[in-house]
Amino acid sequence: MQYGLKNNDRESICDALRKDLLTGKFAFEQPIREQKLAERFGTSRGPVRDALLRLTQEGVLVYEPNKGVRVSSPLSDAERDVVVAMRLRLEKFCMEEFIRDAKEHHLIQLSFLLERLHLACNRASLPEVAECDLALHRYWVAQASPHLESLWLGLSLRMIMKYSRLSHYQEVIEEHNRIIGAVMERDLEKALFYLEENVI
Amino acid sequence: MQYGLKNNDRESICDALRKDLLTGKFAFEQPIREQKLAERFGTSRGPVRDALLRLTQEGVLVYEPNKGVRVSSPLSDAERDVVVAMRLRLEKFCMEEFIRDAKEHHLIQLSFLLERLHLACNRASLPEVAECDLALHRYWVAQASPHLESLWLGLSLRMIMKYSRLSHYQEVIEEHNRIIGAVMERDLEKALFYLEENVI
DNA sequence: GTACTCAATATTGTTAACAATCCTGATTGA
DNA sequence: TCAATCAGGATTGTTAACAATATTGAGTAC
Repeated sequence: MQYGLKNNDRESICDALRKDLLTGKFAFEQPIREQKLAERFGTSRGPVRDALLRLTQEGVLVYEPNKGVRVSSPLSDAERDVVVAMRLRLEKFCMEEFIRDAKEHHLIQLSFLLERLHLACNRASLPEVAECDLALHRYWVAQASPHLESLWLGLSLRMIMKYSRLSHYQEVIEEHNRIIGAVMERDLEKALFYLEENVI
Repeated sequence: MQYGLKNNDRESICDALRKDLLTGKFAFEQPIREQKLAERFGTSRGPVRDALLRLTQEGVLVYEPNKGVRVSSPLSDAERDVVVAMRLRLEKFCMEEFIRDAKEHHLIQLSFLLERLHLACNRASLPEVAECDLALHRYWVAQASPHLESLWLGLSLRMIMKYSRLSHYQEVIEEHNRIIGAVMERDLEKALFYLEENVI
């Protein structure tokens, strides 16, 4: 993940940094230096700046003119409650669309993503679990409404950075089994119920 | 607004473009060329790229690798409903915090912003009304929670781009008079009620 | 006429050098 | 001692040139 980027570096850098931030590789409030990252990724500062700007807009970094970016401070409990409610509102809408319109190959893709989550949980690898969890939810959001996908991403990142229930791997697996099970049966009511249980 | 940018061009460019997009100066799906904007603002493509990247993350532009950005298509009615609900959830929370913690000078600033909205409405200038309307709402959001401000901005832009009730200037004035009036009396319940009436 | 090729052009992606700004720590004067 | 000043180094902001990719349109074979 460190070298060999050719074109569109900013995308890869952005993804790599997002993963680092999600898994707590940087401290809150820690300033991020462009030059260091450029060296780490073997590019110039340009693509790094692009990635940082994007993560700023996603809310995990804070930008101050002429001073660069730093890791944003955690949300207060009240702020987090608001973000959770918003994410739930968004994801319920997408779930509804998804269940209505999903074709066979979408469901297959879903079970593939669920399988990946299982593997990550069995390996007890927090970064992987976080990534697979997000990828799963992201799938039905992206399918239902590309418009709302980036909005969803910002909400989810902020939620997870605040604190994470993801270390209870067995629960994670069961909750998602139930959600996907309901989706497979196209049982909207059940799916929404289990979703609400999961997004907290 | 065209020339004379010195440092931190990207901020100014971003603001100018956002205003243009808000007031419908570009068609939906229209591709945006970096070079043209660079010439218009008298800078190089660097800061322009920064601004475009940011507006992409805010949701008003869509990016495709190696193809640049274009104006995003309008939300569906259902998507808009979701966005409205999310914005309302966010803004109600901020209003609550604001009314609880606002000092005298915050209230003064608020009446100043309201005054500006009045003037814009009297001049019947849609771009100005849109800007003043957003600035007013943004003020209590930013005061209550800097964390949520950029999230709020994305939601609001998408809402307004879909369609706008702002052309009924008399209503706009009255709705905001009622909201600010309630805030001045620190009557939370009334403020939330009028807010709900306004954010639709 | 249609589909394919390929060169010419337009556009985006990256880089390294330079400019502007901020930060730090030594110096100075009271 | 303490505050103010100011060089210098560190860091971000901007630029113009170059590289990679996408698009266009003329030419060609069938």
